[in-house]
Amino acid sequence: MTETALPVNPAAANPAPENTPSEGTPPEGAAQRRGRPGYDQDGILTIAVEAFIEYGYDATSMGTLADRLRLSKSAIYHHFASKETILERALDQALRALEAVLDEPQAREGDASARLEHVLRRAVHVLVRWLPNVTLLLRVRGNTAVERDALRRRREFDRAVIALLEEARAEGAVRTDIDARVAERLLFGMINSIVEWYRPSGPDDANRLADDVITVALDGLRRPTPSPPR
Amino acid sequence: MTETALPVNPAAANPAPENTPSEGTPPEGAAQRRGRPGYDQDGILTIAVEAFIEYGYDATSMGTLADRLRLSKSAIYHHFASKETILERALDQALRALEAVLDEPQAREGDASARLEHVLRRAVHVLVRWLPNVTLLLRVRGNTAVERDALRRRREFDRAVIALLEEARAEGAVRTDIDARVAERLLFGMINSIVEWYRPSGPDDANRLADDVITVALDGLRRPTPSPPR
DNA sequence: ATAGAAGCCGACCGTTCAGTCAGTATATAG
DNA sequence: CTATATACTGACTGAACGGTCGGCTTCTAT
Repeated sequence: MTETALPVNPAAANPAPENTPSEGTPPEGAAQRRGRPGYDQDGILTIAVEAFIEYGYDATSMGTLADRLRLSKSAIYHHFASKETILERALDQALRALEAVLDEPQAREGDASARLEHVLRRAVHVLVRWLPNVTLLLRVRGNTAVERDALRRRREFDRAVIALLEEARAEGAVRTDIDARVAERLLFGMINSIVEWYRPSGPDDANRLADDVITVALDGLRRPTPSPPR
Repeated sequence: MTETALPVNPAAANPAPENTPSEGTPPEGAAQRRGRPGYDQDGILTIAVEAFIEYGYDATSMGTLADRLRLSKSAIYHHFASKETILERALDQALRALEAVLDEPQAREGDASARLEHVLRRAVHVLVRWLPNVTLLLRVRGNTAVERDALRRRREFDRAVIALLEEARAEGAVRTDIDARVAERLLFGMINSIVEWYRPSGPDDANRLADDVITVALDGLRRPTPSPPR
């Protein structure tokens, strides 16, 4: 709380922006709300996640967060029980979206190699759609129970991808001279790094990006040989 | 400083461990020191970096750091002017080692593709050798001047690799259907992810790891076609 | 008109934080 | 022994932290 927030115009401009329900959030909540207008949980969440990313979760005080929201510090506690609860919700959004990918029919039916490619491609899209939340997720270190639970869910996702890789390997679609666990780490090292640099500009950006990721992951950077591997 | 440190046996067991000078540190400093024995800067640094990684830099208080060192909090200030100075030194070690790779003769002479491969391979080795410091470097977000300077040096390193990629592309050794900057990000996304999971066990581990990284980066995960691309 | 619901504020509390300071302890060199 | 260099301690400070509390404001529904 460095500079006193202007007492005029509390929020009212940017609270609850979009809330586009497309990849994990329940689509409900369109009806007119009852009481005094202002932030709801999702509105707070969006801005909080941005702040957590910019300064880091620990380094973001509830005071500076309140400044960003143009609210008093105590008002935040009307919406969330604690700072950690905000983090919990933010991580859950990202994890739900990732976990949902594994439940999609194209991730459960067909050749393992096709399922693998689908999961990788959709993971890129989830990263782009939930960029701030996934960014936050990838920075969690496991110091609290909330963080440890998020790490656990991440590990389970990784395990599913490793299993997929091993299936694709048994199918003969994937090289066997690299350990599946190492391959998975390198794969998602590449994919997850997207949050560090990618900023969307066009509507087809994510598709192009996913194509590039799949290309490098499966065929590598080397110039294709005369007999095209694909 | 949660629990009072035992007044007995102050340090004396683990201060200044090894200090193996092989990849960036000047080899001097073997002679007997003068005054009261105990930690020197490097000894503090090693343990501090470990703590910063475990809890995160912001979440690591000077109190808990002192507990780890079996020292009083104020003793740390005998060696370092501030918490941020510790971070600065730790980041500098990592960056110096990385920057030194670009100055090696194999990174400056010969085909661009060979130079590129050399830089990638050596980058993996630097990551392994300076694992804690590089881990810390990759978590820096740029909130202070020290952090911003570290990010600047990282960007310069990335720029050099992008230039190398563009040279290799002009040579015809690297595919041209992916933007060089995107390719570099994905490459180092993969390489940098190593700090998240790799823990050394054998002496040849790093070589094997570097081989795997080069393989995936250049040839991809797909099973090699009958006409071997390599 | 009024009741209920939702959102918000300012003052405040106990704790923890990075950093300071004056003094003490233990080593080597002469 | 003395001088000097290095390492360390414990008590402390002001600021910032997450969180609480009682009361207030602004909306919809009836």
